[in-house]
Amino acid sequence: MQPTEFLKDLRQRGHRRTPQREMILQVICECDGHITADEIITRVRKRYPHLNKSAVYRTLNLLVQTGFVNPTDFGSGSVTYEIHRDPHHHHLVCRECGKMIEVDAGVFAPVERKLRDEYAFAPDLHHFAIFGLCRKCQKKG
Amino acid sequence: MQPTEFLKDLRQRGHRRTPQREMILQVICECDGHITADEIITRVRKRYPHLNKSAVYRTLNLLVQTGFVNPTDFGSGSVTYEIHRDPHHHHLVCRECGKMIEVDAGVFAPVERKLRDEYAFAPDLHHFAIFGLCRKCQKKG
DNA sequence: CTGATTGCAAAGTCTTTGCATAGAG
DNA sequence: CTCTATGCAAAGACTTTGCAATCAG
Repeated sequence: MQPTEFLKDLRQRGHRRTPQREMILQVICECDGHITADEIITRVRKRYPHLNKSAVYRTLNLLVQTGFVNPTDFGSGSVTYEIHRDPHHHHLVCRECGKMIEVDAGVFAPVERKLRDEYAFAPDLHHFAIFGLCRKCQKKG
Repeated sequence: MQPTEFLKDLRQRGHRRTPQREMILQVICECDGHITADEIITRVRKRYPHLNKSAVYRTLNLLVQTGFVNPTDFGSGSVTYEIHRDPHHHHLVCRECGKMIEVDAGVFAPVERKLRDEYAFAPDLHHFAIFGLCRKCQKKG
């Protein structure tokens, strides 16, 4: 999905199309992965230097609320955001080298079933990170 | 495991036994679950009013490094801590009412296997939270 | 026009740090 | 006596908020 489409969708929900939102969406789409609020500001400012951080945070909150974007807290101090994608996927984060591996949500299907059946709990399948050691760092240690 | 034992262990590793550490450990042990730095300060101060927050953060970092305590980031803004327990367990957090349900780590055994086999990734089995909707809030919605 | 959105600066929250002092061993 | 740990205050990182000005529709 392209920035333009998101903007159209937003418009239909009663939100306005502003250059700031346009730029922010573009950067999030382009980065094709996780990006922090700070990184968004930096990148947008290369083309549009007057962007204010409040606008970024407010836009991000809007995008999360409308479900266009998923927040993930990797525990690094700042939340990362990414375009909401289907099928869902999760992330393996190496606690040594920081490497990130993407995992298909299918891996969690058995867990999901079990949580639903045994705990009557409907898990959210987005923003999900698992820490551990990647192959290389396991060998090193 | 009791506070006294932790303190003994710490001592053996070259750390000193101070009243602050004693109180902090006691509160963490007593609360029998998750507790934030702030909550620890509040509770300790009821008996020991002069406790400083730096001491709390420093002690928590020490306890995490030595493996006595596990940190969990539920994304609420502040990290929670709990005594390291075996067998490991995880948490289901209801995004509506905040209810927390404890889940045996066994639920994740299939996932763990898969991550190891297919991704050569050794996941950490502690500090792990899954957001979603609990039974009640599912019915409400 | 009118109200949503922005920019700015200030405040808020959680956590860390520098440095002198206290206190455990 | 020595060196770790504390207290305090200040700074740091990230995010939110109040308010007047701006701009989309």
